[in-house]
Amino acid sequence: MEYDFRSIEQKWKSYWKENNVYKVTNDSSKPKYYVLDMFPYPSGAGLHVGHPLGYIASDIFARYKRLKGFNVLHPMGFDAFGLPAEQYAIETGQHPAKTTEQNAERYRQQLDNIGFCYDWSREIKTSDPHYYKWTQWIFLQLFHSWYDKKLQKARPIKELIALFEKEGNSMLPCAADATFCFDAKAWKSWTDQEKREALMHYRLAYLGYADVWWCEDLGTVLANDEVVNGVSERGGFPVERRRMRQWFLRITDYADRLLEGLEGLEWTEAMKEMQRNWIGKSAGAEVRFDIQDLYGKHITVFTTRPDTIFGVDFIVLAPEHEMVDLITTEDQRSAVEDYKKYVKSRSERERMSEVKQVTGRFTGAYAIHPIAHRVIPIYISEYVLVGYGTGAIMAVPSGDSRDHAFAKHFDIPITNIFGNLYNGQEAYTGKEGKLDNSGFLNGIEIKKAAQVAIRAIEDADAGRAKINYRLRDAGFSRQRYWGEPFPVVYVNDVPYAIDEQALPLKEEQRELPVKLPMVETYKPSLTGEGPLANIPSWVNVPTATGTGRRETSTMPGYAGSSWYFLRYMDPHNEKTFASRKATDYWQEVDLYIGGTEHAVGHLLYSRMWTKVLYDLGHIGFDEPFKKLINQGMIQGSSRYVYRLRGTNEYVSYGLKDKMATDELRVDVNIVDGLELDIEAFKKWRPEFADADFILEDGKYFCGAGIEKMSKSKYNVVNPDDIVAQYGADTFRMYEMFLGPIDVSKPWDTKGIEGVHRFLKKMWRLFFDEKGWIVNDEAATPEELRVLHKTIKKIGEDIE
RNA sequence: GCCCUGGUGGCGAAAUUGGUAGACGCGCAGGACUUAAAAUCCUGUUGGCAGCAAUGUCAGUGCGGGUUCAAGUCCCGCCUGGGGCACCA
Repeated sequence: MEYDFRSIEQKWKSYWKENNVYKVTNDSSKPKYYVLDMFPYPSGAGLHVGHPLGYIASDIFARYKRLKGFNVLHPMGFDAFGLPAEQYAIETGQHPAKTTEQNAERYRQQLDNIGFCYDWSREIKTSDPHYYKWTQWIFLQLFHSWYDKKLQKARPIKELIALFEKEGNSMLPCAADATFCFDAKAWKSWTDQEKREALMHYRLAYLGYADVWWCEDLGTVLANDEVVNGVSERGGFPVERRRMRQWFLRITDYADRLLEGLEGLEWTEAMKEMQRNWIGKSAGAEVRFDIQDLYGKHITVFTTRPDTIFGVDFIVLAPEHEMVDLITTEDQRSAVEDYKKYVKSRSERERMSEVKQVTGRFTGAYAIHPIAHRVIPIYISEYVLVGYGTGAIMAVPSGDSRDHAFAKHFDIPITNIFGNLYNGQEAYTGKEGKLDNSGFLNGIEIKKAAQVAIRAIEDADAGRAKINYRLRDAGFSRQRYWGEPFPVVYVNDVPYAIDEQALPLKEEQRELPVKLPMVETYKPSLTGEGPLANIPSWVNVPTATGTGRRETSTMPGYAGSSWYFLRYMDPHNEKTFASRKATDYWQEVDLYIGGTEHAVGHLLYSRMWTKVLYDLGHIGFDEPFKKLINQGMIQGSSRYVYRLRGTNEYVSYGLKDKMATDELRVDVNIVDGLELDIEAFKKWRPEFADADFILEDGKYFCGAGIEKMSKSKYNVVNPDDIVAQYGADTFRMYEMFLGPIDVSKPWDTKGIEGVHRFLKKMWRLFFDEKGWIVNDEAATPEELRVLHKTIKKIGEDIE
């Protein structure tokens, strides 16, 4: 009897389906285990052999845990909102909902074909109104919350209002603007609108302003990576920075907890490090420098090296810094204006590619050193960034290489505070040794001097210790169609959440979800708003006091994926995003498998949302993913043919170096190993139909190279083909066999034969030519010993 | 530049807390079965030296040192592949 994997696999797949074998209940006396894959974005191209790698690993683990007596939650769904579907819609006019549906269906078939044990009764799609209803609901929770820095947790905005009524914001300084202060009396005197504006500075989801790339010709807002060399990637039109009102999530408030939370997680060090870098915590000090001849005006800088305070020889501001216009002297004004224009004309890319070049201008103004009381010049330069720290630095040329280069370029005298350690040629950036020429810091170890310096700065009332983060608040608005609409209505330009009683709305209008309407065109509106702005009947909402206007942007791709792991726990609940009972039972994801590309996007936002929901008492855990494994990429192995230049004649790999040839990629599916199937090649594309060949030993050999698997490189291997030829078990086993789960490796169909043979041998243990050969004879002790050793080994390996 | 990772046969790779390096597979070589081929099965496969042979022996996990009875594994310094961040003050 042959190993007939087709009928075996077919039999069990049908059995699983008919009997709902993998349906999981939330009521079980067994211990729980939650194994999750990063859900895919269902693109039109379908799955290739690289996608299932992580799914196979998680599937094996889920099955293993189930056999070990755990109640295992192992669901799958689709991250269905997103730009590609919208772009496809613009090109073809097909509604994204329809193409997304079709693609998801195709994915589902391909996944089933590989024999995964997902509980499909829990399937979710982020574009489903039953799902995004709760994405919108979570947005409302964010909108109605603020972050209490003292308690280090999110609290309802009502409690903040109560505090404001009692004591103003004196104890709760505003994160965005420290000068924004008011007392209880002022608060009470304000109009509702003024109060709402003040609260906007505290909400976890808030409306702010951001510079975005605006392209007049395309009539749309572009993402950073859609702008190349100062023009739009598509069409090459000019772009400009435009200030737009956008929603943000106040993720910066969670910076410390996001950082500390990493400690307890079983993630790879690389992954944790990426998040740490992204959060970018650095400890140092803010120091105030008074400006000469401008009484009461000062510049605040941030430094991580307060110990080098005596080495400050000048101040540098970002060209966009708000003080620049004020302090620039008349004879420097035109030079400064020219420089600002020059900086504005340069794209991010240009700035990055010319890192070594020193540029800048003297403002003509001077600052007074708060400790040494020296007078030092103030410059502007693009190497200081507005977005980081205070947008101003104290330059210490003897201790910082960029400051050093700047000082040399502008002939600014350099104060040496490191004695022999500084050689006059290159800044001393080390931290070994003692300070010199530094007043009361003289002779103190560099490493210990920071504390002393900060105390002195505080005593002089010139600044304070300060922790700075690189992390920015997360932009949460997209001027697009295919995403979750915001549950927000503006009345006289004041934003209200639709569940607020202050918004005079009919009760039925308050209900979630705010459904995404059908549109005629997916193109953005002329004003730079999203396509939704083109639908007056949807945008305009009657209220008791006049006409309200809906928010016309939609939420970004990461909105739906920031909490989907919770919905799987209770996917059909219409009353809440997931019952407390369900989330208490399943808790956090025990094992999460997915690619590294989400290191700082999805994984950081999910962590924040989880913490917010935890703070507000909706769930009982504050980290979403306990253990994370990153599967590597399976690369494609491309095949090349070599065409004699200017002809339709193809020369085999071993002979190509003797002639002038052009390299062409050829579909890997018509190449066996390296040998080209010439007949299939001729049929592949019409232009090859009458191709001629120069052969080696009667065969045509292709060249090979490893690159990313992609349709355009003709190196895509479809799992369906492999399953059809060898069976799902062989395919699954081979993917696991290719190498360690977490590194990238090329797909090579050759080796699959070995795995297939192994399975055949395995089959032979139980069947011979006549059929089933297993009998009821008792096993010998020796046989039992081998069996149990094997079971033990398999268990340990899987863990 | 900074941070994180890895470097083991011809190839993909194993090797638990420091304890027989190279499991398993690919490829290759030889053999069995066959008129022949495919499929299947068996044997060999890190290198040097010795031996007709079974085998013995020395060397060997990127390079150079070190700790240890014992190092692929731990420590120090270099070389190098991959990934991430990057005028971040």
